[in-house]
Amino acid sequence: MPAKTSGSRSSAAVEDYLERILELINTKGYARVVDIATSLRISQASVTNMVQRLDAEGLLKYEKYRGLVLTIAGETLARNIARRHELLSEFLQLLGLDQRVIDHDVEGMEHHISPATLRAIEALTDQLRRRPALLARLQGAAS
Amino acid sequence: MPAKTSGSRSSAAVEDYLERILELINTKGYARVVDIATSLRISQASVTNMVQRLDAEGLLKYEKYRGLVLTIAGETLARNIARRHELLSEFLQLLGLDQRVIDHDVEGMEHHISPATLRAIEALTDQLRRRPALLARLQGAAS
DNA sequence: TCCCTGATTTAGGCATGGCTAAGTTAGTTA
DNA sequence: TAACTAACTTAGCCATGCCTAAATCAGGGA
Repeated sequence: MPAKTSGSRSSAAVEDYLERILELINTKGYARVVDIATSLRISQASVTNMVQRLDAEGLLKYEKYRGLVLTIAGETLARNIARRHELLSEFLQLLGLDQRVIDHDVEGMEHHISPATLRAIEALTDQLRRRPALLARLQGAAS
Repeated sequence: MPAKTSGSRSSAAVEDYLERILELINTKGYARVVDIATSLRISQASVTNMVQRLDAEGLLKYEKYRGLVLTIAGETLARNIARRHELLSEFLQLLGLDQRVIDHDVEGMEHHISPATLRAIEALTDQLRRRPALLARLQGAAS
C-alpha cells in the first residue's frame, strides 16, 4: 500500500489532533503527548495511539519516547484546518453568538464544511463586516 | 433506569434515522425497514437494530415484522431536525452553492448546530433575502 | 552511578454503528 | 391451501476511537 498523502479523507478525530498539535507547536514550540492529551481532554494512551497512526499516514514524524514534528503534508493540512476553524468562528462571532456556543458549534461543524461553502461564508463575512446596520439587526436576535 | 424521553442528547445516527422516517411517512404514508435502509444507504439489518433502539428510547412504537410509527416525542424531535435541515439548506442556497455541496455539508453540519446558532442563521437568512444586491455579490464567489 | 518520577507506551476492553450470512415471517399467487 | 418470495430479524463480526491498568523509558538529583 502506498503512503497516503493528499488523498483519503481525514476523519474528524485526525483533524482535531492536527489542529491541536499545530496550535501547541505555535504556542509552546513543541507538542508532547501529555500536552495533546490535556488539550483534547483525552487520555495519554489515546494520544500515543493516534500519533502512531498519524506517523503511519505521513502527517508527522514520530520517535518513540522522544517527540514528534509535523511533516510538510501534516503542517499544510493542519493550517487549512486551523484557517477553516477561524473563519467559521469569525462568522459566528459576527452573528453575535455567545463564545461558548461558538466554540461548541464550530468544533462540531468544522469537519463537514467543504471548500466551496467555506469560500462562500468567507465572502459573506467580508460583506457583513461592511454593513454595521445589518449586523446590529442580527445581533439582537442572538442568545 | 427510567425511560429516556426528552433528556439525553441524540446521536447523529439517531437524528438521521428520525429525519428519514418522518420524510418517508410524509411522502409514502409509512416507513418500512426496507425503505429506511434504501434511503439511508445502509443494510436492512442495521435499520432493524436501530429501530429497536429507538423503540426502547420511546421515540417510536415498533412491532416486529409489522411496522413502526413515531411517538409524539419522536415526531416532535423529527420535526425539529427536519426544520433545522431546511433552514441550513436554504441558507446555503442563498449563498449560491451547488445543491450537491449543500446536501453534503448540511448532512454533516446539522447535528452540531445549537438552537442559538440556528436562530441567528435564520435571522441572517431573512435579512439576506431582502438584499438582492448583497446576494448577487456573494453568489459570484460560489462554485 | 542509582533511583525516583513523570512521561510514555502497551495490552486489553468497551460503545457505537456499520456489515454479511443465515434464519423467520407473512402476504401473494397458483 | 401450499409454496414462493420479499421483507424482516438474529447472530456474529469489524473499524473507529476512546478508556484503564500495567509496564517501560529517560532525565535529574542524591
